[in-house]
Amino acid sequence: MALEHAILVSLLEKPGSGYELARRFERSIGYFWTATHQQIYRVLKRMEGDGMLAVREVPQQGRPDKKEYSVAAPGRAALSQWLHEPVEPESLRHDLAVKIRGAAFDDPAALVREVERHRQAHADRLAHYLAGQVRDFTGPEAPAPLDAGQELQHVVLRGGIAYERMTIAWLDDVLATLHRLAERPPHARG
Amino acid sequence: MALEHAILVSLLEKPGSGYELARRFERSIGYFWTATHQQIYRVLKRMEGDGMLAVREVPQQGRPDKKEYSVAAPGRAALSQWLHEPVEPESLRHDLAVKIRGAAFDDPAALVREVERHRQAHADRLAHYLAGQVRDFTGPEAPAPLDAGQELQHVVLRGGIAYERMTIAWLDDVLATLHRLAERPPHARG
DNA sequence: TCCTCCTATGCAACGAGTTGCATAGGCAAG
DNA sequence: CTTGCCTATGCAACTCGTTGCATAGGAGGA
Repeated sequence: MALEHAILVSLLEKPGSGYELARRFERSIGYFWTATHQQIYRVLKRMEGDGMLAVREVPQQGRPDKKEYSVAAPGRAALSQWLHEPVEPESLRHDLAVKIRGAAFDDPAALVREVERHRQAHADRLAHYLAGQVRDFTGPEAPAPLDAGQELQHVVLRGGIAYERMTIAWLDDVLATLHRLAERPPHARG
Repeated sequence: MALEHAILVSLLEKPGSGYELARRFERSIGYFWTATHQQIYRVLKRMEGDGMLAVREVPQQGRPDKKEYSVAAPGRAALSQWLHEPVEPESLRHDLAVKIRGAAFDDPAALVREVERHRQAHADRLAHYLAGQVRDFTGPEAPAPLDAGQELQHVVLRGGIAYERMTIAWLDDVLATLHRLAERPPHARG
C-alpha cells in the first residue's frame, strides 16, 4: 500500500502533524496521491505503533496542541525496501470514460455540460501547477541550482502538467465528438 | 460507485456472464476501469437482488453452464440517472511518482530499471490500443460509417492512446532527469 | 497418466477508502 | 452574540478492492 510510503516521503521532506499532512495531501503530494484526514490519522497511529514513526507533542498558542510526527529508523528502512521492489504500473479509474460510453444508451448531448465542467477543473489544476512550477523551480525566487530532491519534485510536477494538458486536449476531442453526433440526422444515430 | 455503472454499460453493449465481464474488464472497459472476477461476481449478485439485472441460465456443451446477465428496466433507469448527475473529476493515484520523490532519500540511480519497466509496460499498452483502433475503427475491416456508440467507444480509446503517449514521454523525461542526477559530482547532490 | 491451462462460479478474510459525526478552543464578521 | 470558519484530533459504520483459496469438468501436451 502506497499511503504509508507517501506519508514516509512527505515526513522525510518535512516532519509534521496529521493535520499538516492532510493539507499537503490537498496539494503537493496530493497531486498524485489523495487521502483524507481520517485515513491519515488512522495510518499514522498504526505506523507509530509499528515503530516506523516518532511522535512529539508540540504545545501551541492560540490553537490546539499538535502531535508532530517524524520518520524513525525502521520507517526509513521500510521506505528503502519498497523503493527497491517493483510496483505494478497502475491502471486508470476514469468515471467520465464510463459515462461517455454509457451516453450511447442515453442522450449524448446531455453530457456536454459535464464534460465542460471537467475541462474547467483540469484547466484550473493546470494553472495551479504552472504557478507552482514558476514559484518553486523556474522563477527568480526559486533556488538555483536545484538539489536532487528538488529536481525529482520538479520532474513529478512536470508529469502532472503533462497529464492535465493531455486531459484538456482529450476533453476537447470528446466535446467535438459529442457536437458531431448531435448534428447528425436522426436516422444516422446508433 | 462506478463499478455498478461500468457493468451496466458493458451489459447494455452486450449481455454476458460474470466470467465474460471479467474478461472484458481485462481489455475494452478495463482500459479505464479495472475489476477482478471476485468483485464482479459479488456486485452482479447484489445488482440482481436489487432488480437491476435479469439472469438467464445458459447450458453449454464442453464447458460449465453460465449465468447470462442482462440489464433490466430499473438498471437502465439507474444508469440514466447517474449519467445526469455530476461526478467528481478524478485524481491520480500514482505509486511511481511517490517512488520518484522518495528516491531523494535513497539512491536515485536504483530507480532507472523500475522506470524503464514501466515505460515498457506503457509502450505495450499503447501498441495494443493502436492495434484495436485499426481493427475496430479506422481499418478496412471496421464498420463505416460508425454508429453513435462506436464513435463514443472510439473517442474513449483515443483518450487511452493519448494517456499512454503522454506517460511514455514523461517517463523519458524522468529517465533523463535520473541520468543527469547520476552524472552530477557528489558535492552537488542533495 | 499426470500436469497444466481454460471456462465458470464462488467464499472468507483483510486492508483500503469514504462518509458522517463529534469534540473543542480561537478568531472574525455581521 | 451568534454564526461560521480554521486548527486539530478522532470514532464508527460502511463500501470498495485485493488476495488466497476452493470446486469442477474438459482439453491438450509431456
